[in-house]
Amino acid sequence: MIRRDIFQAIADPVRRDIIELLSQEPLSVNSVASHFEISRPAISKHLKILNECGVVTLRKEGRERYCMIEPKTLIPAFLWIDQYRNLWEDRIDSFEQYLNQIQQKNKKNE
Amino acid sequence: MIRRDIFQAIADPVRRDIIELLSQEPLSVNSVASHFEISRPAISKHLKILNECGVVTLRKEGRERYCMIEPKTLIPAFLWIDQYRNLWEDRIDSFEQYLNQIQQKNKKNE
DNA sequence: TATTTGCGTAACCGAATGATTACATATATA
DNA sequence: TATATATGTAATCATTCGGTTACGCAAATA
Repeated sequence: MIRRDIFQAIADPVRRDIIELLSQEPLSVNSVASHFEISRPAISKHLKILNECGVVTLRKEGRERYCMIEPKTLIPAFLWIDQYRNLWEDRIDSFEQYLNQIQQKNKKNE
Repeated sequence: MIRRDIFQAIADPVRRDIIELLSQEPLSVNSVASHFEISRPAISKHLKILNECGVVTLRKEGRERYCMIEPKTLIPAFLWIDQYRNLWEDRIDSFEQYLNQIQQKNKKNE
């Protein structure tokens, strides 16, 4: 059963990285691929998946295809998570504490 | 390569439904399973995955195990999507228009 | 026109996923 | 104590996933 929705699209870390990359500026397929270790066809597949659920649109320009993101396709996922925000914000203290934890962890990984 | 992070946890629709269910109140494993068509062991597996990435904690009570959600584990996913919010909010109009589209679609599916 | 470049896609592969059934174990109950 | 209940887990299976290499084709270029 093929699920191809936004949640599945952002489940893969490479696809999340592609989204981050394209949020800066549109890029050709090869330009996208040049940022990753994996092969170009692998990137092509990821782009196809992202395209199929609308996150990325493709514009042909000569022999290149430029990829841009459609940020509004992220809204359903945002809204789904957002409905639990009041639950984790119940204690603001613990929320801020958790944010600090995350920041500490990010610092460690640098 | 086993990825067991929050994005992968919420990628499966059954697991999202489990989270929704448990956001109402803690439930025993069987109570959770009774809300779904699939077998109890299948639910057990989903709960295990949710537990492994911290979204669900389990409290033993007699021969039952009560499941509760830990909403703050959703924060990293929320923050990741949230960083693109300004992109889709660039034009408030189109944002609201998109919300309307979603509502229309939800009405259709009812 | 011949060649290079950008890209999609098919064929293939190993690993992960999501389900099932069958069984084991601990706890409650008759 | 014998039985029923709640649950975890192992074995198995079909399907999906994410990667690779090989190839094809259209567009740019020498």
